[in-house]
Amino acid sequence: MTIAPRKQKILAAVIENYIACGEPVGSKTLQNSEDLNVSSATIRNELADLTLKGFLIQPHTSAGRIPTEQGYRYYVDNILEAREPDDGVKRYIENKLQSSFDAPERILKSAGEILSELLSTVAVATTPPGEDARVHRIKFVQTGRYTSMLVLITSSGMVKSRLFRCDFDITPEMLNVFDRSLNEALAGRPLSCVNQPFAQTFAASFGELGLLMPDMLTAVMDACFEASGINIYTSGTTRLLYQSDLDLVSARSILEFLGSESECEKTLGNVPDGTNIYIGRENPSPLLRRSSLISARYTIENQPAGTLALIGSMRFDYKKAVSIIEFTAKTVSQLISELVRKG
Amino acid sequence: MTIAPRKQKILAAVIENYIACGEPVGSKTLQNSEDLNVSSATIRNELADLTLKGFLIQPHTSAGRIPTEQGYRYYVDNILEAREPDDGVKRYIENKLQSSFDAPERILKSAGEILSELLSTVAVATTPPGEDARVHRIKFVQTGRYTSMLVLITSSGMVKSRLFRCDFDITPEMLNVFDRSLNEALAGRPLSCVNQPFAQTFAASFGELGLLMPDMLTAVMDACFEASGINIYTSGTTRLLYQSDLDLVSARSILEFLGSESECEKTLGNVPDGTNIYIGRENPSPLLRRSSLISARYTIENQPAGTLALIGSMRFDYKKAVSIIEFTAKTVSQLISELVRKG
DNA sequence: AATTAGCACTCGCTTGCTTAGAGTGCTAAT
DNA sequence: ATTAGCACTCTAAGCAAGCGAGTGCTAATT
Repeated sequence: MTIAPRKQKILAAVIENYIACGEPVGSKTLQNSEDLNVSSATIRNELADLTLKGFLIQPHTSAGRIPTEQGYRYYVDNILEAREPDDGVKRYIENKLQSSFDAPERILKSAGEILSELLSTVAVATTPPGEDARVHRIKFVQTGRYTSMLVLITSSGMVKSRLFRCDFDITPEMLNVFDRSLNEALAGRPLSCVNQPFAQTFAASFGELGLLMPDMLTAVMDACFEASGINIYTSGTTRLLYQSDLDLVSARSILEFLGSESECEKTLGNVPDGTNIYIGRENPSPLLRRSSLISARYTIENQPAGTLALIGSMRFDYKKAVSIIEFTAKTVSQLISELVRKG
Repeated sequence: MTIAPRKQKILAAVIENYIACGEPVGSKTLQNSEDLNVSSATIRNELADLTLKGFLIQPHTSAGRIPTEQGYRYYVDNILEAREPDDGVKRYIENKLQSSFDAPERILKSAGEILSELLSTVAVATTPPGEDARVHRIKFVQTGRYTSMLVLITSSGMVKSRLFRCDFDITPEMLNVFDRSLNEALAGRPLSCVNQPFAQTFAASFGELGLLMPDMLTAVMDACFEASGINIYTSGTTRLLYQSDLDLVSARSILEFLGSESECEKTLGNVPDGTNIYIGRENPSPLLRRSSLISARYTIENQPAGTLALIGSMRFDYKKAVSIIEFTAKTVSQLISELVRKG
């Protein structure tokens, strides 16, 4: 559906005003604040029409208009034009991100913090899913008489470590056996192969010696499982309680969403490439149906990787958010790609 | 200050009733619900006196009484008697904790979750401070062409790992040099020695070769710093928004407290041994001055170690909380001590 | 045909008032 | 020392009135 230019201008004005002030916008306010050279009566006619078409609603007869989800949607699709952030902001983002330029995880954590800070809202960053990664190498480091650390290096360059404890004295020879046999069996195999059946067959193939392995194998499975999932970094939870226009119910839902690893993973993992905005009921996750989710995928070597996201009420400063999240995602993509290229 | 037995009984009744219902308690309620064989007028006289003495207040003339901080304090000091939790609860706690019986960190994380779940409130668990720990051993694992992992093992048996990245190809020989020289210099030295000056002197003593070390040394410093601080595990943040009697301001403060590493560390690190209750303004941290903090230290080999804590409104079910947190702390102490003993 | 001035209308918010009810403190009797 | 009784205080809830913001409609104007 397209809308006549003036109507569109009025819709934009209502939405931007509402986003800025949080109060229903009336015809007089619009007449004063925008360069619409028409009378308030004309504006009222237009408003009535926009309301009829479902872009705006009136909380009650004697109130101004506020946007509906459909209104926001139109605004986001047809009116909002992406802009780059100010130079100062860009520099700020680049500097902050570069200062954690050693491991992808730290870059992502920083990215979340930056977004949360610049937009005063909750931000989430996920690591790339490692589902199709493979085992590159597994190493062991003895850390105590009964304990060792296992280091898993995946084909995508991720490193996970895990401690394990045995009932018996660990000897270097034993670790050597573990190391050699495990790498022989697993190098190049997908992480998802490293499961319970594998562990059993593997241990069984060693006969007596296999009885010493369960603790070690559990650690291997844990590490592979963790490496094949995604990590989720959340920032700015506190800000949730400072958002004036967020009712308790929405705030709780959002907190619940953030608290549920699986819900986050499902939602943020299935977001399409590029920047995306989900408004209210458009949200895939039921817990966010009263809020807005703005997501941006970052890429590694031009391949879609993980997700950055912002969560807040539907009354969101979409313009600012989109410009900042897009720029951040672009910068994250560059930095992580560079890291990966270097190996 | 001591209080006559009947008065004390009435005070206890008011507080327990208020904790249970969250509403001011009047003389008639008390007469009906407690086995006080006196008239409501008598109770009123007592209430008036308790109010005068500062243990109770009236929100307004025609309301019942609610406890003051002083009231809670008296209750907690003189009336509350510690009880063990029910057998079912005890078994639940023990089972849950034993299932994460491999690393102290996991036990503590579990402990926080258990507390938060059983008491429907926010729970925090801290690892023991490693401040007086020493470097036991440092090991290196190559993870990529330019990246390696450093594994720090402390005298207290803690293991920290850290990735680092160099600008040059890492060779096994180089790691060998790092390994030998670092361990020679640091084994047995306190973690706090591993600081900037040390790094500089150390690098300098290698001349040319020292120029290759900064990234590695930063990682070592980071790991030592992290190992010398405490880790903080928070559970049940979401529940904060479900506590009916917590106003927005307190909820925000608590979230802010939990969000501030330093504030948490300062507060929970300086808690005295055993179980402790801080009510409202008694709290060392200004952010908790409208809330209650219940802390319990756990011990390792009978030495005070880290802290378990509960945070909620002053209207807290202290009786249940104390019994559960004490039992949990005791169990945690046993399990971690056992781990440490085994090495 | 589009715009606009004007006006009656709606409805939420505030204020002021009243009432019911809970709980008190005090007094006089036990 | 306790208690019955009562007057008193104060909140919460309900209701009516007035205000004001903002509307939709109509008739006049461009």
